[in-house]
Amino acid sequence: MKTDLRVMKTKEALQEALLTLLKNKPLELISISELCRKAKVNRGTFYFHYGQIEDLYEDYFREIMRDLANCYQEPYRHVVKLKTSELDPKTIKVFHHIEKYKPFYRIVFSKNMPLTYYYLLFEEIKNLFTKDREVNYQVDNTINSEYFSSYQANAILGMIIQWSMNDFKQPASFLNEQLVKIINLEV
Amino acid sequence: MKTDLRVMKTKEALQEALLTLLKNKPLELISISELCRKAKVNRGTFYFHYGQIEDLYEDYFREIMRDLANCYQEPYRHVVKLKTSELDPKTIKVFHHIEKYKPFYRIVFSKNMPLTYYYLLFEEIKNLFTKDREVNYQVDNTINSEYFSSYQANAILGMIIQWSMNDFKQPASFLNEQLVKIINLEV
DNA sequence: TAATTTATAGAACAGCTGTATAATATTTAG
DNA sequence: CTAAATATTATACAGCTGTTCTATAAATTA
Repeated sequence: MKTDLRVMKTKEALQEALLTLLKNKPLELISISELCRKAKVNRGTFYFHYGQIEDLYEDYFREIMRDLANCYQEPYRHVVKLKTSELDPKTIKVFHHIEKYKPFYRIVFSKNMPLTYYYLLFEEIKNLFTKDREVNYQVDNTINSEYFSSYQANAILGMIIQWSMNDFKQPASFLNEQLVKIINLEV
Repeated sequence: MKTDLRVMKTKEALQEALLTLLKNKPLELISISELCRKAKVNRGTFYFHYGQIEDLYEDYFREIMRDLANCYQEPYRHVVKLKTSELDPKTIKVFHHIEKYKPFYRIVFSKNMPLTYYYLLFEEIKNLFTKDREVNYQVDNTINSEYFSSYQANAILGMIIQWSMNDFKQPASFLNEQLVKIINLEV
C-alpha cells in the first residue's frame, strides 16, 4: 500500500505554490485560499491533508532539520573525545547551517510564528546534545540529563535568537568564537 | 491630557471578558467577535485600540513581567557579591515565579502561541542578566555581552520550556537545585 | 481488465476578519 | 457651560475559514 499518486501530486503542487508565495510575502500573510488558487488545488483537498498552512510548511522544515543534524555531528567526525576547551570554533557548524538557510530562519524566528517551530528546533538540538553526552562524557549523575540538555540546547538557541534580532549581520564564525569563549568561561 | 474615560472603560471591559473566556478555552480559540460580544463592545472599537487579541493579552502579560523582575532581583538583596558556587538555590526565585503563575505560563508556552511572548520573556530575563553583570562582576571583555546575556537567559528559559513540557510536575525547588548544579559544573 | 477503494472537485453555509463610513454619544478644554 | 474633539456604535462589504455534501475522476487490488 504505497502513497497514492494523486496525493503526491497534490502535495507537491501545494509545496511549490507555498515556496513561490513565500518569495513575496511572509508565511502569516498567505491564506489557504490564495495558496490553493496558486496550486490549482481545491480548498477542500487542502483540508483533507492539512489543518493549517503551517502543517504544510512543516514538511519543508523537516528537510532542513536533517541538514542541521548533519552539521551538528560534524565536530565528532574529527575529534574522538570532545573537550570544549580544545574545541576548534571551526568545527562547530550549527551557526553555519543557520547562515546557509538564512531566509528560512528569518521566517522561523519572526514574531508571529507559532512556538511549534521553535520547539522542533529545540528538540533537534537537544537530541544532539543528549546523544553527544551519551557518547563522549559523563556528568555528575545528580544532574537531570533532560534539563541539562534543555539548558545547553536553548542557550545556543538564545545566541541564535539574538543573531536573528541583529538580522544575522555578524558572520557565523563570530558566533562560533563567542560560543567557545562562553563555554570555557570559569564561573 | 489624561486617558479618556471611555477608553479606560472599553479596555477594562475587554480585559475582563478575555480573562473570563480564558477560563473555558485557550487564547487561540477565542475570536475577536466572541470577545466583543462578551465585553459588549463594538468590534470596530476593538480594532480602534488593538490589532489582535494578543495585543490585549499583552497588557496582562506586562503586569506579570513586573512580578518576574522583582522575583529575579531577589538574590541580590541578600548577597552583595554574587558567586554562583555559593548561591543558595532558595535565593533564586524565577522558578517560583513561574510556578506561581502556572496557568498563565501554560498558555504562553503552548504550541500555537506566537513567538512574541517568548521574546518578551526572553528580553526581560536578558535585561536582568545584563544588569546583574554590570553591578556584580566583569567577564572577559572579548566576550560580547549581548550574546552572553542571550546565552544565559535562554538557557534558563530552556529549563522552563522543558518544565512546561513536563506539565510543571517537578517543584520549583528542584529546578533551582538543578540550575545551580549546572552552573557550577566544570566544563 | 473489472471492481473497489479513495482522492479530488465543486458548491454551499454560517461565522469570522479587517476595513470603511456616517451618525451618535461622551469627554475634555476653553 | 459651551464648543470642539474624539471615542463608540451601527452597518455594510469583500474575502477567508472550516465544515459538509455529492458527483466524479483516478488509483489500487484481485
